[in-house]
Amino acid sequence: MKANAPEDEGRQDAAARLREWITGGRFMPNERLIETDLAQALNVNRANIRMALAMLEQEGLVVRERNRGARVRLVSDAEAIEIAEARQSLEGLIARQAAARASKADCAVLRGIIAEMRKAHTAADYLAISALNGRLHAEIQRIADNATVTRLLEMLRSQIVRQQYRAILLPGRARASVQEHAAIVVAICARDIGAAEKAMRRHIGGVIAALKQAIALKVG
Amino acid sequence: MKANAPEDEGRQDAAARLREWITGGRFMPNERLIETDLAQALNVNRANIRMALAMLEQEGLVVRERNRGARVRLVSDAEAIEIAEARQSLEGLIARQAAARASKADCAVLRGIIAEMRKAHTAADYLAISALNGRLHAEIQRIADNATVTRLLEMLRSQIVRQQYRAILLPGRARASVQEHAAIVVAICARDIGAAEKAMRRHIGGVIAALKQAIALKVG
DNA sequence: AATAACATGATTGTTGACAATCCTGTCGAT
DNA sequence: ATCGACAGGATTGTCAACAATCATGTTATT
Repeated sequence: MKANAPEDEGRQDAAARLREWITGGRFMPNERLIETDLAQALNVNRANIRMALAMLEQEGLVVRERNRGARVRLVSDAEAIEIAEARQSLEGLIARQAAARASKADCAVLRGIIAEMRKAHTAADYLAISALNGRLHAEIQRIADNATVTRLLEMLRSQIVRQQYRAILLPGRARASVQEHAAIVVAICARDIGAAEKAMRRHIGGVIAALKQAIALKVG
Repeated sequence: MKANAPEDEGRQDAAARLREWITGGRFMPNERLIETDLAQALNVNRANIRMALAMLEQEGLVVRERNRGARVRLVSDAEAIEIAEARQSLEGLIARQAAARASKADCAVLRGIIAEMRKAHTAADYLAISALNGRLHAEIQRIADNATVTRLLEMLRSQIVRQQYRAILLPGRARASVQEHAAIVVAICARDIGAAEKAMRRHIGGVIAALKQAIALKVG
């Protein structure tokens, strides 16, 4: 039975933890991922690491070359924009479906997040804003209840977390972001599917513009 | 060196061949995928099969349960529609980008495919229509030159090839499909990005409607 | 000094054996 | 006849050793 002792925390899916390590910035883009090292660090055997790397390659987080092992995938500026555009399209869809399904309780939650966002903004706490950002989108996805699109968005998001950070730090972007999010929530709570999609597309449009600006400025 | 003799054709990516087997209908939905059997059939070792199955799980083609192995994923009717809706969104984006980038040569190719489609339609050759269908979408994706979205669409398509078949066979659907495709090509060749996206969304909308109809009729 | 052949260590790829788990059918008790 | 315990086979999960390949530095030759 191998009782799940405290040292057995390694039983959690290796791929999930490795994904967190990569998106969390523990490895640099293009950094080599040595199988034996990872196996030791994650306390699983090499076969599991190989499977995890294969899965993360499918997700676009990792690049593997035969006999050369795996590296963290470097997503170019152009790709980051491609990804953000795809996200725009899918987030629009999810916002529309959320608007069609949102209950009053759902709306209360969304409004609560917006309120917290405003607070974080006046406090100039950009880290908190970023976190609330994620929470709001996750909540909208939960409301929309569309596993397919949620999965795709999760994939896309994980590929550009790094780039997203640079964008939110541009002057004035945080303020605009809060307003855009507020508009999305208003539309969803009004059950206006057209407005919800439009507001969401406008929001991600803002993200894309900020991203392009950050790229042009060579910020980050 | 293990010279690549003819019997070495098994060196091709096992995941790719297994994917073809699944989308090609060689296995039924929910059918168990036994690792040793697959290893023998594909002439690779079990470790490779395990990696392939992990990858195909990420793609949504396969479901794996711990200690219970892998099965071909059964996508429910509701999921099929979810997937088609996601496709609608992304195909719209790709059509828009194709319209922005299409050269005259590209348009000639697209028009050629439409011509062949019309021929196949008058000949009532539904298999050919379906194939041309795929070629047209692939061509549009090539023109749009967006690797990210192309990859996502490929994932989605592979999950519902089976359902798509039932839809095209509905009375009148083939004719409508040809017309919708023609409209897309016209818009792309006119470099009208708005019209291209709209035409594509309308087309996939038609697919979705047909799919719903097929589901309601319990066809397939 | 520049280059090529070569040796060496590091890393990935492959294989087979074994352990753990699940699934199925049989047997016995009620 | 129904139900549960249990045995046996089938299948998956784990592991370690080995082979193949790559990367790096060294040496010999010009």
